[in-house]
Amino acid sequence: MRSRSYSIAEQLIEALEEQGYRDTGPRRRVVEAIARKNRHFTAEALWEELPGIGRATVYRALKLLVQSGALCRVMLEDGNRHYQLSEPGHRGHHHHLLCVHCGESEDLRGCDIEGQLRSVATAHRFQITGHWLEVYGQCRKCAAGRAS
Amino acid sequence: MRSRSYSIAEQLIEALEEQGYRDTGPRRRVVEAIARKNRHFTAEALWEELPGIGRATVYRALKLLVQSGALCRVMLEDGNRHYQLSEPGHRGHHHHLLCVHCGESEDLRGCDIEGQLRSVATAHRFQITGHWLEVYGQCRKCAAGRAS
DNA sequence: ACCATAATTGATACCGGGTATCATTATCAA
DNA sequence: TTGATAATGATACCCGGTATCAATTATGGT
Repeated sequence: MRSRSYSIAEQLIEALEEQGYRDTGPRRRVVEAIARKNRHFTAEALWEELPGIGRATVYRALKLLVQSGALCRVMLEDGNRHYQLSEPGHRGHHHHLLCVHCGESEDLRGCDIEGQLRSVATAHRFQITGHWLEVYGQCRKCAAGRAS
Repeated sequence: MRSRSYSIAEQLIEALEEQGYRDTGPRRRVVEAIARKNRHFTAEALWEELPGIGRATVYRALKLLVQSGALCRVMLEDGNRHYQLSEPGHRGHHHHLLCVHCGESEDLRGCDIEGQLRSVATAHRFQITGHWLEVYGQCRKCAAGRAS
C-alpha cells in the first residue's frame, strides 16, 4: 500500500499556510509529532517529545491548528484539555465519544443535538450561539474485554 | 412576604451535614456568601469577599457542595470554571443555558439529550457512562435589548 | 542573490487556579 | 469535660498556559 500524496503533516502545514502562517522548521517538527499520534494528547506530552523546541512554540502551534479546524480540543472528564486530529472531512464543530478506559475516541456522527437544542431554545426563548458536548464511556473493545 | 423556614444557607449546611461534614464557622460564612449570589461565580471571587477565610477552606467547601449536588460547576466558553446554586428540586445531572452577555443562566429542562445519546451509543456500539453539555447564547432579555 | 520587513522562535518570568502539607484549633459524641 | 477526629489557614507548591523580548528566520520585491 502506497502512501497518499499528502501526508498528515503536510496537510497540517497547509492548513496553517492557508491562514497565512509561515512554514517553519519548528512548526514542521510539531506537526510531524502530531501526525504520529493516534490518540488525543496533552500539550505537555507533545512538548516533551520535541527536545529543542520551546514550550511556547508548541502551545502556539496547537492554538493555530485548533483555529484552523485541523486539530480539535477535547475536554476530559477530569477537566484536562487534550488535543486530537480532526477526522478527515470532519473539520467543523462536532462532538466526541471518549473511551475513558483506553483513551480511544470517535467523532459522534448522525446525532442531531443541534436540532434538539434549537427546539429547546425556542421553548426557553433563548438564542443559542454555541455549545459544548463531550460524551464519556467505554468503546466496544473495552466494554467487551472488561465485561464488568 | 415572609422568609421560608429554611434559608438557602441553612439548606447548604444541611446538605453538608447529610454527608457527615461538620457545621463550622468558616463553612457557614462560605455558604452564606454563596446564598447571596444570584449568578454563577468563580472560586476566587467568592474568596475575595470572605476576608479572614483561607483560600483552601473556600475551595474545599466548594468541592463538598458540588459533591452533594447543591452546587454545580459551570464551564464557561473561555474554559473558566464557575459555580452556581442548583435550582431547587433540580439537583441531579443537568445542563445550563448560559447567557454570555449578562451572565444569567437557566437550567435546561425538557430536553431528552440523554435519550438521544443512548440511541447514538447503540449505533456506535459505545457504552456511555457520562457526558458534559453547556449551551451558550443570549437570554430573552439580552437578545431583545441588543437586537444586533 | 540580496535586502528589508515582518513573523517566528525560545528562554524566561510570570500568572491563575487549584492542591498538599502541617501545626493549630474547633467540633461533637460519649 | 474530655478526647478523638475533622477542619482550618498559612504557605509552599504544582500545573498548564501566556506575555515579554531580544535574537533568528522566512518571504516578497528588486
